[in-house]
Amino acid sequence: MTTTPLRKDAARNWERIVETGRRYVEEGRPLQLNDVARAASIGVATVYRHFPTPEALLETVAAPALEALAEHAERALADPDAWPALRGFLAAGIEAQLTDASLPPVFAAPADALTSTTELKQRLTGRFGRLLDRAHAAGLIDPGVSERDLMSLMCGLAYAVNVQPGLGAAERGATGRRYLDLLLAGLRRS
Amino acid sequence: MTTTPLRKDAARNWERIVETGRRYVEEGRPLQLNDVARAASIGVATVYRHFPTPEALLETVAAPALEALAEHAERALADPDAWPALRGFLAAGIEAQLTDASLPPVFAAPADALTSTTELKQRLTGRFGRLLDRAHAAGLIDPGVSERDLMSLMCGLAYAVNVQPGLGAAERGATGRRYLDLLLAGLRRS
DNA sequence: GCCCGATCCGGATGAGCTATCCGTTTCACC
DNA sequence: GGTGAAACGGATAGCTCATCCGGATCGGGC
Repeated sequence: MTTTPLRKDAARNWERIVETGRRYVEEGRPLQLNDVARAASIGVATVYRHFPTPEALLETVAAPALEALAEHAERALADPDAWPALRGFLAAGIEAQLTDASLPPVFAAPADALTSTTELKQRLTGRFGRLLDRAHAAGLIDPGVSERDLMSLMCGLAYAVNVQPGLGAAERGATGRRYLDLLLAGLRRS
Repeated sequence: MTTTPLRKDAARNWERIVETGRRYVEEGRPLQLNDVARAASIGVATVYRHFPTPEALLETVAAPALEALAEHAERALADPDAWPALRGFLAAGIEAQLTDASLPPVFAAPADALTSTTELKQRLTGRFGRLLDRAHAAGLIDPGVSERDLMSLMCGLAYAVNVQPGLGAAERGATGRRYLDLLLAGLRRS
């Protein structure tokens, strides 16, 4: 199961497709593969070969942001102070969802299109779990709140911001942080 | 602008379409009008005549639940105790969203397909606003939290529950109430 | 530098879905 | 029971999705 490296032209096309896909996501356009193919001046079949479904392309677009979040979690684990570490990570999680429109659907999807996405998610949730465990161990947080709860709630808070139309980027960020603080005030112990 | 009462056959078909639409929503099937028409044994054109878009049908399906919520808000306003009244209404709002799958998309939609939906929503938010004002006036709640915030957060909490796959109806309800209590703990003052 | 097999490309195309048009039927009123 | 208005519904045109296969491109071997 060793993946053969892509041929040069294939790699170039792959890049262009992902780039175009990212632009589509940023502009809020639906990721229709035929459409993306035309915009990227690439044959439809080539797009479908690289990305069998829109979800596959979406997850590829989302991957860097997921990776960044996982690295943020890694850094947070190095912070000896459990509470700011957890809070900072959660804030980054919301911020990322508000900045990168590819993230919310990837988090919400019941199944992943790419195994690499599943692995990334597992890495992320694993680190997040340890981050939360530290807070639990220090008695900083409601013991009834699980990793799954917080993960879902983060998606929910981002959704609550996204539901509101006509908010500028700055307002969105501020609102997201505010909602997080409200929730954390309810979760915090001691 | 007085609406002529529907002819008998038209009323019967309208009913059957809405009924079928409700079944579709309950079963989680996408509201495709052609599909609904076939399932209801009614001509496609008839369905499109009554409901120009899937959103129109969806809002019609959601209307009773919206109405029920608005009435709940009315009753809550009669309760002299501001905090339980507000909390009870919010709990009902989440419960309703978890029970009736037509509600979340209707709440999230940036624009309504039916003017009746807009009116219903206004009635609902008006009453909710008064409910919240009472809590503010009594100093029971974070003064920085607006009606819009709470409304969005309710959608967000319901979303957080819906994101989790494989939860039974009872667990869904319990989780929703738990999330609401967590948030309210962060919002409450005094 | 050239050749050859493997890999990849991409347009044409059929299958499926959406929404409208218009000839036919049903209804309500007289 | 007759008549005009209102409603019905199937056929169909326009559009999107995803695949197939003939042709082009790449890269290692000579």
